[in-house]
Amino acid sequence: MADSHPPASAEKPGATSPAPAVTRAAAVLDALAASATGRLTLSDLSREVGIPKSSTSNLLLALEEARLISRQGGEFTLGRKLVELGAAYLGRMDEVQEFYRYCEQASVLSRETVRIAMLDGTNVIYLARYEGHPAVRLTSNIGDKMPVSLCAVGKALIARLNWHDIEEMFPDGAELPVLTPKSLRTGAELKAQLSQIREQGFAFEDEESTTGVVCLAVSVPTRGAHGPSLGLSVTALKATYTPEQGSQMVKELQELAHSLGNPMG
Amino acid sequence: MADSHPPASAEKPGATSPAPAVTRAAAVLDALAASATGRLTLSDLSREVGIPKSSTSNLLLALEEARLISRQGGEFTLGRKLVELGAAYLGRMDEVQEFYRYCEQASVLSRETVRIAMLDGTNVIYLARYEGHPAVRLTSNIGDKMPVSLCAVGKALIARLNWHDIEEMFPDGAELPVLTPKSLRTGAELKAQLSQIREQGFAFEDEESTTGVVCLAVSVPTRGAHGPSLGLSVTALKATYTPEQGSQMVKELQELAHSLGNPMG
DNA sequence: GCTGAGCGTTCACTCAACTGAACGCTATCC
DNA sequence: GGATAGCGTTCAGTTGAGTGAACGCTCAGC
Repeated sequence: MADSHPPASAEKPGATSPAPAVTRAAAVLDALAASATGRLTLSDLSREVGIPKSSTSNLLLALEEARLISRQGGEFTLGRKLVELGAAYLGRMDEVQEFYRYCEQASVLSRETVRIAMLDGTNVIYLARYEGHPAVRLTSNIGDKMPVSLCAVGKALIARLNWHDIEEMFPDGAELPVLTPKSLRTGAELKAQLSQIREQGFAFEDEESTTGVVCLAVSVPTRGAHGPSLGLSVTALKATYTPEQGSQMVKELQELAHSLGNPMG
Repeated sequence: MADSHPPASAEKPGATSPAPAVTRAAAVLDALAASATGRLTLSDLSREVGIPKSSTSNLLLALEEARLISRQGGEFTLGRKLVELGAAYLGRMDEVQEFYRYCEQASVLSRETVRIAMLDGTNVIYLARYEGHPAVRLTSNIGDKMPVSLCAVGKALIARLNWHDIEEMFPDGAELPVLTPKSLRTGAELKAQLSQIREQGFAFEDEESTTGVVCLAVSVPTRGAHGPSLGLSVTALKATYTPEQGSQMVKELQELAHSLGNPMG
């Protein structure tokens, strides 16, 4: 956990929510998701979220009734309803369906491993994966989170942000998480790549998350006002990767990104 | 809940929740998940869930702040936070990781499509899928729900319940959902299979959910006191399926189920 | 241009949800 | 064995969240 946030102070001190119980319930869910074991007692949660035990107890009863959490003995865990809701979110995204359809019929991408991801703070979350290339079996799964600095799609996504936000997220000296010897180490190294990514219109990852694997990624132009920032990536083995192949992949990724961003086109 | 559900009367009339705002917020999420388009306006939600617009507005503001929903113009959709929470729920289950590891190295299963699911009322929810057999591309995805009567894993899971609960869920005359000509039609038909499933230790599905496809499934012995009921299934094409292959698959499924149920073994 | 239906928002009143101190209970410790 | 610390639950007072009527707004229809 590189992020310095004090464990789970999910409640804004000054701001007052129009439905505090809901805000606090969400904080409880966050605390459970963030905890190491995924199991917390009432007292743990009360302490973590910063609300009285009696109130926490009421929240937990309501959350349990809604199956958003589950009680096992004296411990609470996230509830299975969350799987349903998360799946409903994914299943409903037109983008995901369009993504599959395009990959199936693309000339180069149809034989590769392609993923669609969204930006979430300093991480990306993988939403769906098309596997046209069964030989490459990757560890990442739907719903997985990955620091933006470690993957092409992350770099492609933050390259679209304004510099002020980027500076705030990644000060020059910021230490980045490392997975391979080629992983970027500092905020400065990361930012050095962004202007190039902006110019050429795609991001490249050279064994920065997995040795032997390279990635290409583009961002999807935001559709509508507040849609999530989506990105597309394709993964290839470095051993067989060629620049010619790469430029064709980028071309198809950009075509897909364009059609995702402009549903009418 | 033999739900002939009136759209989304998520609020119990008599019962009073210890934190109504949370219960109602959960009902809002359900309504969004259940809606056809996944996009509802404030008025839609107010009508659907049965609470005043002003209160709904407050709930939506709080939910939006927590990123559990997202507002796009005048319409609301489920929020990306749900993907994270759902993934946190899944990621925390040791079972899923162990499931993948085992499938990778199994002699028969490693070449098939294997899934792990959990019981949720009269449905099963698919938690993870291993695809060792890329030729068989199925429509079901992680998080999908399926009535228990229509799949092998559903039958395997309810076979473990006590008769009283089963009778309550599936009275003899109960009409079951139908997907193919071979789908089971009534509670009586379903229950007739259960004792056999208990005796032989696995469940079989013969084109009951998809024509041309057969499934084998076993249930995982419940680990600990209140863990969710997990089941495993393997899917095969009827055209190429042989009983010899089937018995080997069952053997491996049972082995996996046993190791999932007894983490020390 | 006028009307009406439907949308989301605002606001003062009121009832019920939140609080925190006290309780009973179960380990754990010396 | 008695004392302590920590757990979750209970309960009455009070504050703050929920209510619904009224508002301003947009869009369709005639």
